[in-house]
Amino acid sequence: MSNEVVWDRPEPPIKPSPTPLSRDLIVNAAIRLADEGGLDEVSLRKVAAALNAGPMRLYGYIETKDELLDLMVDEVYGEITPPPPSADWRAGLQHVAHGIRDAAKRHEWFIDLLSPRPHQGPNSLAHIESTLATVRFEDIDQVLSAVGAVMAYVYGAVRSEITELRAERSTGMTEEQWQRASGPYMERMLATGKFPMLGRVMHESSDRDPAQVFDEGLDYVLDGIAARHGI
Amino acid sequence: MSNEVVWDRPEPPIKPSPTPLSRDLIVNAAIRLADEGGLDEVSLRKVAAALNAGPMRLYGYIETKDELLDLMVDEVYGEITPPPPSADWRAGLQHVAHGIRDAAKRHEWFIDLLSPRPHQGPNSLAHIESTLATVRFEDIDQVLSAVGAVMAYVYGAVRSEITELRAERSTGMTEEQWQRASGPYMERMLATGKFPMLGRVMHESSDRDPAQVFDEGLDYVLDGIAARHGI
DNA sequence: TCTCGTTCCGATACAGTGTATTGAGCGATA
DNA sequence: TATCGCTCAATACACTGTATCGGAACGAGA
Repeated sequence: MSNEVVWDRPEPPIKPSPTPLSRDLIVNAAIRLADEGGLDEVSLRKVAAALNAGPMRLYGYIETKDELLDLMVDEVYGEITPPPPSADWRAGLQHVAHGIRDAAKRHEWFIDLLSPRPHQGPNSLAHIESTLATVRFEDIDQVLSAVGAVMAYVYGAVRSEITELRAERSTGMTEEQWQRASGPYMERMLATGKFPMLGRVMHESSDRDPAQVFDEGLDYVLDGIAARHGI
Repeated sequence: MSNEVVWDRPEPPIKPSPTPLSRDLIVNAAIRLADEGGLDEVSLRKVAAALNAGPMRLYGYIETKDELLDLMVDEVYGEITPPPPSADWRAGLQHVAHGIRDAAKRHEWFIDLLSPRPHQGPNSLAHIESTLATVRFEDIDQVLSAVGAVMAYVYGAVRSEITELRAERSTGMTEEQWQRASGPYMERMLATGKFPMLGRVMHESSDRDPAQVFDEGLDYVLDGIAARHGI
């Protein structure tokens, strides 16, 4: 009888389910890791492990880690809905601004990746296109100038919001906590009397809704644009 | 004779001139490295090597690498001259904006380090203080709002300027070069006809002086502030 | 059915990073 | 002179991105 069971036959290497991979799977895995644990959690080894694959496997779909980061950015741009064609330039730019801010809140790492290189992915280009298209000034230079200024403000504002949010989270949580953590140092600084305005800000200013602050700053920019280029 | 020359005495480990170190020396060395070769060139090993020291030596003066980066940022803030007390709020904020832009041009890595954490070093605090002090609105919330918006714009604008500058440098140099490098891809994209506005921008827009563009955007913001808070 | 060629996957390797640990040397004090 | 304490550097560890390469898997041809 040749078909006897051989109990101690070495298991075939167990094929750990060689999941078929794809750029999208890789990018989404990376995004999930980044959402949960921050950008530090995105290493090729960890991304690969999340997909039951060895690190080198990724290089079949991706040239370099930077490319993966670019793809992540482009994916997020794809999540941002373009302004409706019916919107006038002001509403359109507000829509775009909120889209970016919301995306950055969903993916806190997003704003960190906007800096390095310009984004040339399809979604990024579509985003820029729709942003430009929502401003129907006749002079293209005016369009560029307006969009550029709004985008600059948005990036900066989102950046500072995320930074503040991280600082809060890292020192514990509430204002109370912060007072206790980095408080002593600041108290000493303020006590020197060399920073009266900072003192006023910390004691007298009302802490307002961040969304409102964001919109107020955005209104400054939009008002300025409207004033310069007749309505 | 006991004081004979012993030729083959093993050299004392040569004490490679154990230069006395200091935070300032370390920070300045790091800044020089970053200025020359970018932030990647700032590793504890390389900074230490630049000072004829072993890597671990630095930990006598610095708690962690992040602290070194914070110190670098604060040092650059120290280079920025505060606005003269005589300046009105508009001139004052313009002064600050230009100060940051100029510093970021001198130290291209500066803008990359502004994001991570809030800056609490003495120079950073002094910078914020003088910025706030130049805006003499009666309502502290209005001061905060105005300064916040201007700073957001400045950060965003500088960021995009630096990014663009790096892109140019990495692909070779001129518009010509760029056309040849990343051009084919863009050409294909534009040829799809899905990005008419991008096409117009690339072909019709006049490339203006970056400084002028920066100031124009800044004027938008300042105009908007002036309009909302009576002049 | 057996062998060959190709194609893909993963193990291994390398140079680099930040930092913890450890030990050696030296100057000051008892 | 003996010992303590401090300073500095060597070593080590875990981790990164990526090049190289051996071997397994698989389809084609004999």
